[in-house]
Amino acid sequence: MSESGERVTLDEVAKVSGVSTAAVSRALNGREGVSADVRERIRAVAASLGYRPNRAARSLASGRSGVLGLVLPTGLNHDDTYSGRMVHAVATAAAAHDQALMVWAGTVRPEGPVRDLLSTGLVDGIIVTAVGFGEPWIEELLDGAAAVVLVGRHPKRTEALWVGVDDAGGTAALVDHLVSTGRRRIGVITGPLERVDAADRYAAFVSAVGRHGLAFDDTLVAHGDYSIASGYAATRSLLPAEPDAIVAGNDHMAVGALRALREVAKRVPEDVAVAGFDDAAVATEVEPSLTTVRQDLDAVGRLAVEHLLRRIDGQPAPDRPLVVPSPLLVRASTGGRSPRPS
Amino acid sequence: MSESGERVTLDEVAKVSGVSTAAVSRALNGREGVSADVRERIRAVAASLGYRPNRAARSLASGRSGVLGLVLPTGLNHDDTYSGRMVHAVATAAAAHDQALMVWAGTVRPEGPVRDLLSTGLVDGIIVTAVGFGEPWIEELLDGAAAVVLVGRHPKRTEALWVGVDDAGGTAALVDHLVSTGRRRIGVITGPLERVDAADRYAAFVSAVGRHGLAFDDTLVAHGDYSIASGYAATRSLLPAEPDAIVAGNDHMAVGALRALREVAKRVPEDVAVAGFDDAAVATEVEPSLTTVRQDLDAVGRLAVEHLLRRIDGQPAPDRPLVVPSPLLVRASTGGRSPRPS
DNA sequence: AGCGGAGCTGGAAGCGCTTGCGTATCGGGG
DNA sequence: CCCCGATACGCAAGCGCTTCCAGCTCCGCT
Repeated sequence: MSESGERVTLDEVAKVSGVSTAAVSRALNGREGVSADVRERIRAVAASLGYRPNRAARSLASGRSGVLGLVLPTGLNHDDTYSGRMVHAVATAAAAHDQALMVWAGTVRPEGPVRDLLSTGLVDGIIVTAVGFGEPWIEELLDGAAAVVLVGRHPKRTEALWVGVDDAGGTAALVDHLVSTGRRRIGVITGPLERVDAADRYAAFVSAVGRHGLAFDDTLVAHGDYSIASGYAATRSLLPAEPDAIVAGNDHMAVGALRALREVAKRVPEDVAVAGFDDAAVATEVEPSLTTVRQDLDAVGRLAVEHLLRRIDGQPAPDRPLVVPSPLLVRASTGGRSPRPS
Repeated sequence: MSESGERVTLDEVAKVSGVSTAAVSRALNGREGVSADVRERIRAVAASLGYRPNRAARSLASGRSGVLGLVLPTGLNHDDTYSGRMVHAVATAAAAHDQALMVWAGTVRPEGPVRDLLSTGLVDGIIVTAVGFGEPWIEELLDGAAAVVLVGRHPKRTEALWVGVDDAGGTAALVDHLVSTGRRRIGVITGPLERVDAADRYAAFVSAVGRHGLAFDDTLVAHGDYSIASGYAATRSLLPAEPDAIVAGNDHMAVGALRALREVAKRVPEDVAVAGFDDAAVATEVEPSLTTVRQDLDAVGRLAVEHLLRRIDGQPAPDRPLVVPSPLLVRASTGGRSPRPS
């Protein structure tokens, strides 16, 4: 098979096969203009020589690098699994399309790499996870000719293509479920509202509560930052309002809520129902298990990659965002049984 | 400043500056052979034109891509923050050295990308997180001329350069602490022993317990898989042996242990001390807060990048692994006070 | 038998950058 | 004043691949 050290070039394959480099290139890339038998011969030779195309050269010549970029949120909560799950999802999807994945994380200097991302030909297109939106370079990117797909809605640039989970639909389903199981005083713990997903979930909550004509005032609203500790603190501040249910912006905060409720000897779900959002691993590991909304990041990653590739190929963007369904998962923390589907 | 659309090439910068492309290249890359004033003029022109070098071309010409590769473990536990933290750490470290980061995660087909990783010039070197060791292609990689740095000890290839946390030292310090606070029947919950870190921690535990001449037998050993649920189950199986302390292979399992102990009304730390490993975010969010060993992944990432770059530059590998210190953090779950430093 | 066209194939021109080598320029010592 | 070494800079040859274009072969048609 392949010699481990030396690199085999196109020329060598051509020489051994007795054809031109042009033919080899066409054959190996599946382009037409090569007869079937020659193509096979070339492929056999390439395989036996262990030929691997040099990406840099290919990229230079073709203008395409076969690499996708992924920009991760900046100030990430360290116990958040979002980052890791997203990398996995996108990396897997990219690999399925034979693309490599380049990742930027941590501090992204505006003057630095970002501007270069596409202009240097390092990547063909780029996926920006929206969690840390608001940074000006994102809009700059959007304004360029670059192929960009956002994960999550951008607060201002509504025309930009994005894919994401159904924050609104999931939250609405959650509230419907609570109401249908008899809850009337539903408290809410929001995530950090400068984040679009947190704001969207909160807005959907408010609208759902209004739709049901429920009691709702400031004393039933508390703010957190997606951490367990903030969920705990928020819940304590909610207790005077005597909620019979608490909807947390994510599962971590719901875990904090459970802890706070246990401390004051409130039973879950008998006295207070608790629900989260994400379907993080912890949701099934706490007692009682958490009712939550599944956030299917694998699907998000897959969609993002597919549409990015489509953009790169010059196809028009779809005219509306790509929202993956976010099903409600009813577990013990809200009573365990879903309402009859009547 | 820069025109957003069109790409500026070296030639244009040269033309505008009135010098040759060679001079521009040297000036911009800080190589000698250009006088100071010319260098400044060129830099000014490049800046005003918004010139960005084309990485593919540079890579082709120089044989260096300025990109580092990172291979993440395959079958990752989804609630594990390891992956995300590692990506962050390495990406940040790489950016500090002006290197881009390419990531492979999920299923790595042996036939596929891995073989190509270096032979195609896509990356200059590669960091393999060892967690999923045992796969044959890693050894294949090690056998090649490639620049590779392992994160974590490789079970077989002891000669391979690796960086990692101090599993042994941290565990030893933990056991010493427990013994010095009066614990005598110390139970252990191991991680998945096919993973080197889990095995190393277990071995260190056994040796430390032996060093102190403590009671130790099979009934004080239980096995888990790093998940909360497995820590819970393992703890239940440990209870008949009446341990006065439990050392879990990571913080998640320790959390499971806390839950199990609470169920049987054992007080922590009065009846049983509990300790973890990692200093995950959850360690300070549970009640009581967890004594644990900090795993400084940022330091690991930084070291890995630095040494990889050194390898790429052809410098010899250090003759021993690069282990970052893993300090013991004493918290409430083992009694809250560390032993006197007497 | 002659001719047009379709399908293959090779030659060669780059893609944008780095770098070895040669030339020009300058300064200082003999 | 000349010679030599050091320094600054330009020329041009690639790096390995893709792709345009032209030439060729071979077939089917009239």
